[in-house]
Amino acid sequence: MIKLTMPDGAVREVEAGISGLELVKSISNSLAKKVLAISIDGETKDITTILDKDASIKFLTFEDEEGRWALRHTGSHILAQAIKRLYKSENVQLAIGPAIDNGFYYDIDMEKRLTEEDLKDIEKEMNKIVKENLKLERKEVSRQEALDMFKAAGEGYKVELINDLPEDATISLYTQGEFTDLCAGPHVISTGKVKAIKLQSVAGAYWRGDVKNKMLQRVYGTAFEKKDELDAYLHMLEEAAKRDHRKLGKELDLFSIHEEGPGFPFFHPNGMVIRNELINYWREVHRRYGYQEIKTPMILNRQLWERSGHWAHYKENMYFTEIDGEDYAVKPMNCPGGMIVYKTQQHSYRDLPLRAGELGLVHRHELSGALHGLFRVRNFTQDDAHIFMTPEQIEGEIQKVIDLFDEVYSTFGLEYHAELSTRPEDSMGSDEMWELATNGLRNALEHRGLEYIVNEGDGAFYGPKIDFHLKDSIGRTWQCGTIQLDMQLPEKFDLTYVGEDGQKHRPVMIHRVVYGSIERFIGILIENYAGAFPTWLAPVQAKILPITDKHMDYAFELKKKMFDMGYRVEVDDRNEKVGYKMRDGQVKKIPYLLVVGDQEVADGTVNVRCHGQKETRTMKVDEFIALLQEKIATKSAEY
RNA sequence: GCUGAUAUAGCUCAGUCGGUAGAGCGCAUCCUUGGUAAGGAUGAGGUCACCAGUUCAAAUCUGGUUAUCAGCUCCA
Repeated sequence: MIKLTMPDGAVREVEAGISGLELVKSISNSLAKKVLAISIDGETKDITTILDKDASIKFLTFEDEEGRWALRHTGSHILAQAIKRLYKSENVQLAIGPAIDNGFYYDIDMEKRLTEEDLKDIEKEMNKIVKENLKLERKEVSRQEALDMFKAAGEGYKVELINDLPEDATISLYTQGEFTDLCAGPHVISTGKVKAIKLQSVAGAYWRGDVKNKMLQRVYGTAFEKKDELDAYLHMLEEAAKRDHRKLGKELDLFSIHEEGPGFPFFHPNGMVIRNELINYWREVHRRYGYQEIKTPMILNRQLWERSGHWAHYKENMYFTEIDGEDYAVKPMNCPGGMIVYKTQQHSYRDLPLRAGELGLVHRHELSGALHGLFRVRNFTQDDAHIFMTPEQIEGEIQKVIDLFDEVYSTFGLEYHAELSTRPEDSMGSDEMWELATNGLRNALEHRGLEYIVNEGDGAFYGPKIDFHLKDSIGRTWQCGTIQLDMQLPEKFDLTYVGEDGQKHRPVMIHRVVYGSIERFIGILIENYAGAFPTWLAPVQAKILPITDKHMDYAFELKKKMFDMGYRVEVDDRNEKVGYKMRDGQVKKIPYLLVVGDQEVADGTVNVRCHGQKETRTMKVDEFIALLQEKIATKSAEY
């Protein structure tokens, strides 16, 4: 007999050798139907796994992330099987086919180029395979057996995968009907479980993510247990697409990007309002946190970039020009300029930490295929700052920076996650320096109890970094804030401060940005608010809708009063009915629409309708102004 | 940069078999003065992304270029 501990703490004694499936059936038939996989001592396994020792177990259904992954992983095998069936003569070779967040993909190498049309055929075949309700059988084999089998089948990628598995790895195969794949699992019990499938797109993907390798065809899809769950998910995606900042940016007339300058966004008056409010807020916060502000030039000469290391490590991304026969570069980063400012004075330890902020417009040559609305552009304004300090101040200073980030992100109601990136291949400096700097960042994160993931080798060439990622409307994450510890530049530029001992010492430096890029941050905000900005950011805060010409004078008088007080207010004086103006105001997502007619003129009031709400309220003009003032002052997300 | 797709009026899109372009919204003018999501009429607007080629004839077919979209790579 073995003891199995359930998630609620209950212990069941059962015969050793029972399978997970038998166990769940003995507990509840209805649960047995829902279970997709089983967690044994925290490891996700097939539900058919034999239980032969004491363990804590949990049955995983579609509600559980691991359950969903098992189902979708089986989905990817069904995809591969369908392609094998349909395109026998196309030399199909399979690469990898994992489950991912919200779906799965399979990378395939074949002669035929798949089109959107083909996806429909593949989907049909997949649905057939689901109907066939094929059992997935797991089999463990020796390395040699696996190699022989996939070599015979002409599956070169699988052979490569097997060869790269560690010595002691268990090699397992999953077979469903005529199709067998190399796979660690786990999978659901049969193809019949994968009831609702949708193939979404085909795209290229390099084998093993390396540009030097062959580009394979990647088919993306998703799978659900039930058709209505799939439909709900697809509907959610459609809704999310409506929040796309590129679409809203056009509709709300915030910005535009043109063929004349790919990746170089144009900001329109409405977009500039948001931008300027963000900058005002930024200055206010940074003043409180003890920052000064500087501005350094956009173009600086070659010697500077050679000294900073950019010439050697960042040239690919830089733009160049020539002035009076000398090489110059357009700045891709603000730091070297900051170094020069630091060196204009002698510094005492009493000055440290010295926090110098800069809203610097940087230019970077990004690959054409990487450009994406405001999220990835070729010129952007970094809300940069360089903090110079003593080594002892590192940790405390990083804490302060994280506090600042937290304050800023919560002002916008944004959720973020942190990533720690370590030393990349192409980098400067000694191992010891990297070790020290990386530990400094790690300690600050841990001390603060911030959850983070580690990206090995993803740091900047001059130092490790903590990145703060924010989500867009469809869940893709974008790096916004970053804190980078730099022990290189102070060395390269021979920065010093005079210590208590009267001797010269080398300061340590942090580069950090909160918004990251103002452009990207605006994109995130557009999607976060679905274009309906809080009053303090809204390009037009209130619009007055006179009912007829008779009310025009009152409307303009009111507008002048509010305009003079600094509010962004407009009058819709078009010859249209209120219903029309109301609709227009709602579509443009203006926080407050003020209807004025005979009643309001007589009483000195406005009839207020807030964005997205049906009810209206009549209030005295001053009362409304007070409301507006309050919402702006508190940066309220509500109207 | 790579793989695939796309590019028609300010916006969103239609355009069959190759025969010199159409709708709705928006805009302008006029009528209408109307109380909370679209009142009516009239009108202006396009070198069909760009450059070649095939053809009697190209928005339509072919090639190239540019940009955009999805993803890979890269990154704030």
